[in-house]
Amino acid sequence: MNQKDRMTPTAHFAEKLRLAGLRPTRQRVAIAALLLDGRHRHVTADSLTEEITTAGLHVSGGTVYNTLNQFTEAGLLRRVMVHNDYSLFDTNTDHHHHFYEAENDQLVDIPHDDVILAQLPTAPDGHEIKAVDVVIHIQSKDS
Amino acid sequence: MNQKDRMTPTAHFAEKLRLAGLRPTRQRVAIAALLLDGRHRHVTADSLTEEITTAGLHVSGGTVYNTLNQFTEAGLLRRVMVHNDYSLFDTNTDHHHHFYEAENDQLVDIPHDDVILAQLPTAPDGHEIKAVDVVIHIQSKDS
DNA sequence: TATCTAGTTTAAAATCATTCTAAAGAGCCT
DNA sequence: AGGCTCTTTAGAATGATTTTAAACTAGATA
Repeated sequence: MNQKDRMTPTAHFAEKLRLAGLRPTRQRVAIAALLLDGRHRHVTADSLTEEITTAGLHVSGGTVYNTLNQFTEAGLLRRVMVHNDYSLFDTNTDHHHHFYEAENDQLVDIPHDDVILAQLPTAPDGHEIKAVDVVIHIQSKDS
Repeated sequence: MNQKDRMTPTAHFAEKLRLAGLRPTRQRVAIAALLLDGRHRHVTADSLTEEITTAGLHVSGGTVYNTLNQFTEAGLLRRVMVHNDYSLFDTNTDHHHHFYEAENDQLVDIPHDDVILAQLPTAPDGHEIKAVDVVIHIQSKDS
């Protein structure tokens, strides 16, 4: 049984934040507890705020946005680009891609090995590849 | 020498719009002349407005947005998703992908055959694949 | 434990791309 | 030319996100 197993949930997430270079404030720990528990899902600033409220907590709008950005910057979340209406964040930071159905604004993960990119192009001179995002747009067959 | 070659530029773009199901208004023809002349580039509502002004014309802001959306809807342009700050449109509607350098908000086309996607996943039940977008995020090596 | 300071949070205002509105204008069919 | 519908227009409205300046707190230090 290692240290981590003995920690309270709060201490566990505080530690996770520290490791990511973020001071574990009450608000950040609360959000980490909601988003970084291993469940893979997609959230928006709005849906997260709802979750926070449901949990009986309160975090100001500005902080929700800041935290989402900081977590993303720290690699704890991943921003998914599918439209310009509002930002979407993925709690799964592993390398994987997405199906996106615009009709219902539905985003679905594609398992890592379901898309194989062969022969990636070389980045322009002086540059290196940081990430490869693949979004497969789908629509229901009868529309 | 076919009909198209005899047409005035205006008539040529008007025809193109009609074929796309869009009534060739003065504004739409002017924008088509700027965007649909075969040059491959990326524009924003803002940069397009600038071009229009430079050409000595005027089109209201709302119409610039409407036209960009209608052209995209009609398949004359393609919307590229790389960030949430503002919309980007590609005058190249052929199947191809992009390099994106966030640092300078720089978007660069990748030739069609430079990325090969093997073993595409099958779309979820009742759905079909409409488009596959690949964005390769890059950064300068010394940052 | 009291104190300090830089980093955070807050509510509210500000920003900014985009869309909407209602009225004026323009294709295009007859 | 007349008329009907689709467009354009300027300006207002929207809505997500960022900024502001003041109040607060984590964590280091004494």
